Amino acid sequence: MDIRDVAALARVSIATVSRTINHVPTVDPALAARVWKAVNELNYLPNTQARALVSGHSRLIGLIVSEITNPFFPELIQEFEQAAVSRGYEVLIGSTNYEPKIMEICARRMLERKVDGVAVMTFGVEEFFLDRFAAEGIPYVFIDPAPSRPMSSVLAVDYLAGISEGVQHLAVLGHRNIAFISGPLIRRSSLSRKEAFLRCLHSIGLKPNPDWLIEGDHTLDGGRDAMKKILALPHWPSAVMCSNDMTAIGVQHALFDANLRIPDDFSLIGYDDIHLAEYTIPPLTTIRMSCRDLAIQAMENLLYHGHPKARSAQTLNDAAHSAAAPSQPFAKPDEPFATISTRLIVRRTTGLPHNALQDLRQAGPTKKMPPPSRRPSRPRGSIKP
Amino acid sequence: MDIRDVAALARVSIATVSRTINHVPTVDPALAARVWKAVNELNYLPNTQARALVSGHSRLIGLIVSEITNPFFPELIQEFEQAAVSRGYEVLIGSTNYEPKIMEICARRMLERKVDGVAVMTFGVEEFFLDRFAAEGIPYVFIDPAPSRPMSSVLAVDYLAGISEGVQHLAVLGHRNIAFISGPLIRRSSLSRKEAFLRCLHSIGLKPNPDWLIEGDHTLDGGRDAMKKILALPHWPSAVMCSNDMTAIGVQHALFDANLRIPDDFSLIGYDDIHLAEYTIPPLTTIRMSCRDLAIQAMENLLYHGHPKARSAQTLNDAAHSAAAPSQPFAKPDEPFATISTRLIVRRTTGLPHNALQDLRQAGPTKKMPPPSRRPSRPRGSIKP
DNA sequence: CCGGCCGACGTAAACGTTTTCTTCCGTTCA
DNA sequence: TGAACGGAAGAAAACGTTTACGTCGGCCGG
Repeated sequence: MDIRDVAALARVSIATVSRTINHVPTVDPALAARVWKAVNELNYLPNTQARALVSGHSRLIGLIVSEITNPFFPELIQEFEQAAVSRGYEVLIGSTNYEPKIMEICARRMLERKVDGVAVMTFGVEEFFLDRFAAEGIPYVFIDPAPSRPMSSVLAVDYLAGISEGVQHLAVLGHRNIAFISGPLIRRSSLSRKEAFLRCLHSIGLKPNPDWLIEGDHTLDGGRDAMKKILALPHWPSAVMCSNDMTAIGVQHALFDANLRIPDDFSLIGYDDIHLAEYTIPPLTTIRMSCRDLAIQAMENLLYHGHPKARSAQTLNDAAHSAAAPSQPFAKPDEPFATISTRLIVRRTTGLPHNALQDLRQAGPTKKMPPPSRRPSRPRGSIKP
Repeated sequence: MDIRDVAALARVSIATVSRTINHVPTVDPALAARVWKAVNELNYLPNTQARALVSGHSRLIGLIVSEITNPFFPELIQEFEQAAVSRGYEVLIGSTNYEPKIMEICARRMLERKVDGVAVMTFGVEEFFLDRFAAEGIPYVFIDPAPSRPMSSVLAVDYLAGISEGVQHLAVLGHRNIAFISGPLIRRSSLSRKEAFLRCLHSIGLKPNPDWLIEGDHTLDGGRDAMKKILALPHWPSAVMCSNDMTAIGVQHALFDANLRIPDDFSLIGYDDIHLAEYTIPPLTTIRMSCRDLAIQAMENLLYHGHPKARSAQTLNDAAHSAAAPSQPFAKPDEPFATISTRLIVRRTTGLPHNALQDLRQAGPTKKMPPPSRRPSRPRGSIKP
């Protein structure tokens, strides 16, 4: 069943059918009605391959992530899928698992399928595989601030805002000794987060202790190892900020293993606000980067870059069945590249610093607490200030 | 740059180029060499849309999952992606979020893109949207044992094996009172797991206590609520099996909230062995269903169903660059639909039952323990049998 | 009242492949 | 030696659209 059947049933030419389903405004309403009737009667769906072949646009968007099993990415993928589908696009997902060879295969897959754009959310460095996209005139966006290249653009994440909120939150609670576990510093986004942290520290008059600036690798194990390093130091910070949530969860494990409590012994802040952060024990205070903003910005960026007038294109679905109406506001054409906002989500891993708690305990009316020890036992049941 | 450029450079017809890159064996080796040389020189990639249009095969496989942010699915997606790419296919992912309306949109997307097959991994009931696939002659597979339909097949998961291992593991430890938190019983896979549990119980001479058979919903919150119900009962089981890992993690939270220890107070077994199970506190004993088996079986099933001879098709990539060679063994054509195996992964959430521990404590040489209470305090630091 | 113009619809070409059919050449057998 | 056959390469049709172009009709202005 193809466009010819529809044309025959509606007693028009195939050109008119094509124009109708593409919402060309010059079609006579009476004819259009006949066409739509035929379309619905036959349950006609246009052949996307043929469309793509002749129009030159596949309406396919590539999304390359570094590790789909890292909980941050599924949430991004979900938003991305919605952003794409609501605009009549389909998403091709590639997961590189940090391996350059797989990255190359991903790039090849995207090229073969003639994607209309690629979003590279890989926090990675293997960017040279992407030169081919520029050569083919395929736009692509980075989240990592990479050197500018033809056809590419970079999503502006406002790392500072959220981290600043976090540092100030800790400062208000009384923390002066704050550690930071970064991601791999070879990645620019990791570096950006670390620099934002240092700048915040400076801006409130605190000096960073180099011992408390650990380089992690954005994995749970990396976070655990980093925290173990900190615990091996003679002097401890009272709070730890992490470059992502998986690192923070690793820190939670390290503290659990060391029989230390959160937030009584250490305050902890993550980054990303992955779904899971809400469900750790205790729930993780963290900085949220809006996946939705990120996905929408990436999509708009790609579409705008490629075809300035193609935005808000309607699909057959939208018109015929009024399904999947874009629920998110579109960025204005004139200023399409807003920054992606971040903000602090306060949960249960931040509290008063240890020494403040000591004071409270000693001042407490009911009972005298044991002297603070490096390895306090776990008398659960609330010392609430 | 298209096939004509290659043909011109290699001084052959486009038909010969086509035959060469498709590995038609009748091509003269000398000509083939010229063609491959031209292909590499020009960095030629065939246009997938054109290929699909004329051949009728999009080399696109749909994968519909219920919730991409549920950690089980990214792991499945990863395996699926690999299984597909290594066979020269691309994956189109749709996440329904349990909403029938989105399921319908997913189905429509897949139909529009003319997928060669659909894997429905949604554990869901909205199957009637899929009739259209049968009507279009598109094969699809279920993981949920659904009533057989034309063009559809069902993946045979050996639920019994893993659950049996789990129950026996508990029995050997001395557990006689085992609860089971199921998934929504409207889903057949949930029902299968529950029935497998009951059968195992019966086979080792244990009787199920109806109070300890709770229906959950496969979410963390559902697991927490279910465990709270159990804790509200006058008599407690000594071990809990869960229908999936998220439920088990919810149970961990409930027990943490109730100040109870795992595995000292309760043993716990999950199901799925999601990535995260390894990193919960303590690491979760669980039953692994091989995502890889599942993905490979689904792919083979779809390809076999559609085109018995199409299996192990070679792609341009494979031949020209010898990339992405399938590392997994292919199922034999004669018996393509093996069952998907499950097995127990023992970690740290299973141990001797409470009363056995009591005995051990009382018999212990060093010190006398306080009498067992319903809400033991948390003296961390090792009562090791 | 007639000519030109504009707008709507249909015809046909184009998109880049695969695949069928045809052609041509070489080989083999009568 | 010639005819039939087989195999390999080229010519051309086909896939289902979009879109440039042509055509026809109607309307408006001269």
